[in-house]
Formats: sequence, C-alpha cells, structure tokens
Amino acid sequence: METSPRTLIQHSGWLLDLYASPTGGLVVWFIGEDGLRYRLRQDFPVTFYAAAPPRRLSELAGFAKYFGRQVEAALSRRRELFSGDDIQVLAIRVVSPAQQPAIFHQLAGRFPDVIFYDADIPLMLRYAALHNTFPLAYCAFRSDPQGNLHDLEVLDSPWDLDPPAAPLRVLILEPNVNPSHAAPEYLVVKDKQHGCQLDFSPARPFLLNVRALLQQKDPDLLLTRWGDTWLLPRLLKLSEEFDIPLPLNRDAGSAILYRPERSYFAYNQIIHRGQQMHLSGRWHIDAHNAMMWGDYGLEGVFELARVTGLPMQTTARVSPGTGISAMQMTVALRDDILIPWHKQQAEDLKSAAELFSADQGGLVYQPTIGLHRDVGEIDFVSMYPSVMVHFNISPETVGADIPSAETIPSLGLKIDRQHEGLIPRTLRPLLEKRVSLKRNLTLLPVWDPRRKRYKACTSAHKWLLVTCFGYLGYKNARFGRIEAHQAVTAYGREALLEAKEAAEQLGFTVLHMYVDGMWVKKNGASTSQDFQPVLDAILERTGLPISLDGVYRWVAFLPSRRDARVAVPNRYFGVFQDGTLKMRGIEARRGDTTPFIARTQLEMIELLARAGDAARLEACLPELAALLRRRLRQMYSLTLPLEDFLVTLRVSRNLDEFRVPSPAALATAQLAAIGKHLRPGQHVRLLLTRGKPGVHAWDLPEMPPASLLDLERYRVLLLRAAATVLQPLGLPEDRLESFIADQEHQSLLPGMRQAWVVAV
DNA sequence: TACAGTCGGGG
DNA sequence: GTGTACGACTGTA
Repeated sequence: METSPRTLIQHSGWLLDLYASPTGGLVVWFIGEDGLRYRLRQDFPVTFYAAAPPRRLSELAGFAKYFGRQVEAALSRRRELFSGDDIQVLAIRVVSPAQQPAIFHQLAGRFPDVIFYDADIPLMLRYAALHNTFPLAYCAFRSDPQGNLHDLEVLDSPWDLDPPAAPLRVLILEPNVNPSHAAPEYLVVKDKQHGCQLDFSPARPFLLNVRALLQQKDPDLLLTRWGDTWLLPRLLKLSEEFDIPLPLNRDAGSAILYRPERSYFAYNQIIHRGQQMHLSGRWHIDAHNAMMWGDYGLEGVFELARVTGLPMQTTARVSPGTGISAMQMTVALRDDILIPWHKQQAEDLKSAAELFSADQGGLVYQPTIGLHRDVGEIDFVSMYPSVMVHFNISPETVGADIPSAETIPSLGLKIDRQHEGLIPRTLRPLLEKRVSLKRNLTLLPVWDPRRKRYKACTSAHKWLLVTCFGYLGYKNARFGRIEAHQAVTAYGREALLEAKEAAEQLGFTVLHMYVDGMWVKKNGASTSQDFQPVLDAILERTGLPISLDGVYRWVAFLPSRRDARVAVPNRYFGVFQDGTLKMRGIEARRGDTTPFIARTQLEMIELLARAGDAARLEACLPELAALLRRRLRQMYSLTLPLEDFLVTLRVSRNLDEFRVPSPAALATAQLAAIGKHLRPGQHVRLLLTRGKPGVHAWDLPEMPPASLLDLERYRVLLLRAAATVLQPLGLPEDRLESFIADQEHQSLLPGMRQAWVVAV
C-alpha cells in the first residue's frame, strides 16, 4: 500500500515484542517515548531453503504450487557453512509468517530426503537479522494512520554498556505463600508506587479488583511468583467460572500461549521446567520458573534478551544454551549462511590412536595434599571462549584444507587461522563487552548505581560463554562439530602447560592445575605483586587473558576419603589475604547438606580464617572442639528448629524407575501416596528418621515428632563435615571422637604437631 | 564387593 | 527451544 510520506507519523521508543499475526504479517509492539504503547502491523514474508538433487527440487517446487499465491518457490544459490561452498537451493517464500511453520512441516513430511535450511528460525531473530533489532532496542520508527509500521531504525546496540532505559511499567503479583506447600490466602500486588493485598476469596470481588488493576496500570511486565504454574491458570479458571473476562493479554485478539511442563536432561542433570504462560503485547515472567533467576535476576534477563535477540518471555525461561544458539543463528543470517534445520554432520573417521589423544577434556592434575601458604591462584579468564576467539575455532575452520592452515597441537588436525569463523564472530563482541563491564566494575565507586546492573550483566554473559563450549561438542547442535570441541580442549591443555612452564621458570612450584586455573607457590610470596611476573609471562606465552584470582593466606587440598594417600582434584578450602573464603567440593558447598551441618562447617572455616596467619591455625583447635561440642549439644537437646535438619535432594527419575530405595525415592513415594506427584528435576525435602523407612518427606501433612529424628545419622554427617576441616590440621577422622570428648585436648597435640610440620 | 544414585563444575 | 562428562563418594544389596 502506497502512503504519502506526509501522512506518516514519526515516533521513538523501545521494541517490546513481535509475533506473527494470524491474519497475516507481523504484530510489532513498542513502548513509545511519549508514554503510549504502539501495536503496529508489518508485512513480513519468510523464506526458507531446500537442498536436494535438481530433479527432486523441481518436484518440491511443483508441490509448493498447491499452496497458491501464499508460497513462491525459486532456485537460488546460498552458502553452506561446513563446506564453505555456494550450493543450489530452492528458496521457498511464504507471504504470511504465521503460515510458515505448518507449510514447512508439510513439505518436510512429504520430502523426508530433502535437507531444509532456515526452516525453524524464531521470528524475532529473522527480524533482528533484517533490522538490527533486539528486545528493548531503542528505535526511531514511522507508522501510518492505519497502524502499519513503515520505517524502523535502531538507535542503540546490544553492545552498549549503558543503553537508554525503557520506562517499563511493572506490576508484581505474588501469592502470599508457595501454592505447592499451602493454599494462598491473598495476592500481594505491588508497582513502583503502591502495594496492596487482595483476598482470593470471595472470588467475584477478587476478579473485579484484578481486572481493574490490569486496566488501570496497563503493565508492560507482569512479574509473578508461581504465575506460570499456579496464579495465571487459576485466574483464567476463575475468570471463566464467573464470566468476568480479564485483560491479561494487551493484544485482545491473541490467545494466551500455554506450554506444558517438562523434564529434560541438560548440564548433566535432570531439570524440571513448570508449565508456561506467555502473554502477547506484554510480558509475563514467573521468577520461580525462570532459569538462573537467583543468579542474575530481572536485569540479567533483560541483558540476555538484548544480546541473544530472543523474545523476553522466552529468554526468561530457557537455558543459556538456547541463547548462544540464537546468537549464532543471527550471525549466520546476517552473513547469508544457511542454517541447518536438523544437524546431520557426521564425525570424521579417526584411527584408534587419534581417538585416544583427541578424547581428552580439560587438563586436571592431582594437587599436593595438605595445608599450604604463599599460594596464588591464577585463572585464565573465560578460557574456552577466549581460546575459540584467539585460535579461531569454529566448525568450518577446524579441518580446513587450505595451504595456510596451522596444525592443532596433539590433534593432528588443521585449522584456518586467516578467516574469522562463525563462532569467534559470535563470541568476540560478547567477550569484549564482558571485559569492559568488568573493568568498569573495578573502577566505579561502590555507591555507583550502575554496579548492580553491570554485575547482573556479567553474570548473565558468563552462562552464555560457558554453554557455548558445550554446544560445540554436541553432535546435533546446529553449528556443533566434535573436532572443534576437541580443538578447544587441546589448545586449553596446551595453554595450561605453557602456564606451568612459565611459573616454574620463575621459581614457583605448581601445586595444582584444574582445566583453566592453577595454584602456584613460592616461599614469601604474599602479595599480588609477587605473582605479577607469572601473569605477565603467561600472557606473553599464550596470548590468552589471565588473572590472579587471589593470594591465599593458606589453602588446604584434601585427600580422597576412601584413600588418604590419593588427592582429589576439586576438594579444597582456603582463605585469601583479604579474608574471603574459597571452598570447592566440600560439604558446605553442596546443596544436599543439611543446613545446620553446612553452617557448622562454614563456622569452623570462618574461625580458622580469623586466626590470621597459617602458623596460628593450631591455636584454634580448642575453640573448634568447643564449637563442635556446642553443636552436638544443640542437636541432641533439639533446640534447633526442625528445618535445620532438612535434607534437599533432586528427584532424578520417575518413581517407577528407581531401582534402589534411596532417600529421595522413599520421600518421593511418600508424597505420591498423598497425591503430590514430583516430576524428575524437582526437589524433595526430607528428614532422616529412626527405624523404617528412615526418611520423612517434609511436605507431608503431618510433621514427625522431633523425637523421631535419627540423631545418630545426623551426628555422623556432622562429624564427617568437621573432619573435612580438621583433616588438614593433622587430625585424622578416626581420632575425631576422642578430640571432641577430650576436654584436655592438649594431649592430642604432639601427634598433630608432627603432621602440621610436614604439611606447612 | 558391586553398583545404583547423587553431587559438583563453569564464575 | 535441551543439547546426555566424569569421577568421588555413599549406601544398599
């Protein structure tokens, strides 16, 4: 439709959301700088591609004619990433984006031998590739009086550190209690200015109040707790029952998008995602159904949406792996690279010897067991992503057969270092932004309001960077390739070995190395300046960014519990010069440790941290014994609240799949018996009780009497945690009992003194 | 003794 | 719309 430029209206504002309109084209929402919310329409044909022998492509084109004017098919040439070649494809253009998924699935079902590209790209990413948009992008745009969007210019970038902030209207809705534990009585409602409580019953006035709130406040974001799993389904049900429509969607013509709950395996564990309720024209985010909410919060979700380009409501609920995949797709779209629908790349055949050397992961050493002083911890910064960018590792650069290719150490594979690959192109701006944010964080004063947002951003970036490496190795990832994955770990191991050599040349002893970090020691080294030469030498040798995590007052590397002569790579605790603690792998770090036991272990380490120098740790032993006796007394006298005895476990499988009556299985069965069915990936809380079955699930209607607690088992667990801390001080676990019992603990000291001298 | 079940780790 | 390692450790059979 031709519209004279004079009738176009100029606006500025922030991109809120976009989606396919069932009546054709896109619906694009903006938050106007003038305070208005704009729902605009735009034509947006979508093209995907098919690759097959020419004959087959013409059959496909013939079939596509049945869709009429809705679909156009034409031969074209496009670049395929893995080969780097332009291949012949059939470009299939669908006029209405809402129709595209159904048309594609019909074609894919009919032509299973054909390879499809660009077939399942989220609309938001297609739009991003065309207009440089992202959620919350600050834009200038023009519309006509009929509500059609004409021009769109994005005025900021996802890589800006301080983008113009959108004046978002946020409405917070929270039931007063967790609905899976008890029936909520009222809804807590808050916005920037006000707060109130609405009783759930009687239902009619409640519904009328919610409706009035939504109309008055017209929020851009409904921020709830348990909104996906309880509140919104409940509101919808009541609304239907009482025939009072609720304007939950801002777009009255759209239905609320519902996604069912599911359990899936990711990051080496079962994860549970509750059902989801997505709104149109405004966002709904359920803080209890959002990924990593505790890590980076709303600011982190905003940042993730900005850099990944995924819609806000999706970003809040998906794992960062999806985010990094989205970023790769956007780069590919912008660079006219075909995006495979299903990845079908096979691994190159390798000899047994090659497999052996290639299959290693990160470099892991056995630490020198015991207590150490004068130790610095040196880490490569975002090692794997840095390696990918620095060595140009990408599915299409690894194995490249060009004369200028370099050989990857210990892999025997070639790599193209000349032409920057897809993965490095994706990661480079992210790494650079992260570095800028971290530098600003060290420069800004503590009261600076930007700090909080910067921290959330770096925390969100961290997860994107971490998962990028995993994605490279997954054989069905769109842009994954196992050789690229192996190249990353090969360069990583090489860098760590270089770092070790550099440290040793400067007279340091390497106590331990773990994937991207190492612990080095030199008598008398106690400040960061003492370690600076090592950092400089490593940067010089490897070209990879490196930082000093800290200088320890002392650090203890723990032996295996099964064999005290064997070191384990990731069980240690220590105190930095500034007094902060670092712990890995010990009870206090684990989510399945009973709260009061974790607390006690932490208190013991804090007590040691206050002792100052490593030489004064010994003097803490009487105090540690007293602390343990105090905790045992509290435990046996049951002066601790019952919550302190709770054990939290992740339900790893469906109830009928357990082969061993583990505590998690027993507690899950107890809950199932009263109709509370837990799905894999959800957490179960339980108490350890005497006799059979030995556990009592926390969410059962009746609490067990405190006398039923199996205090002997708790005692064993407590002493085990205590032994972890005391072991490096020279107290073996079998002497722990006498250590606690013995009021005159001094009698134990000679033997311990001996162990002490050996270690320090 | 074997092995099923569970955790951490990245920062 | 996720991307299934690997080793330590514990408790059960």
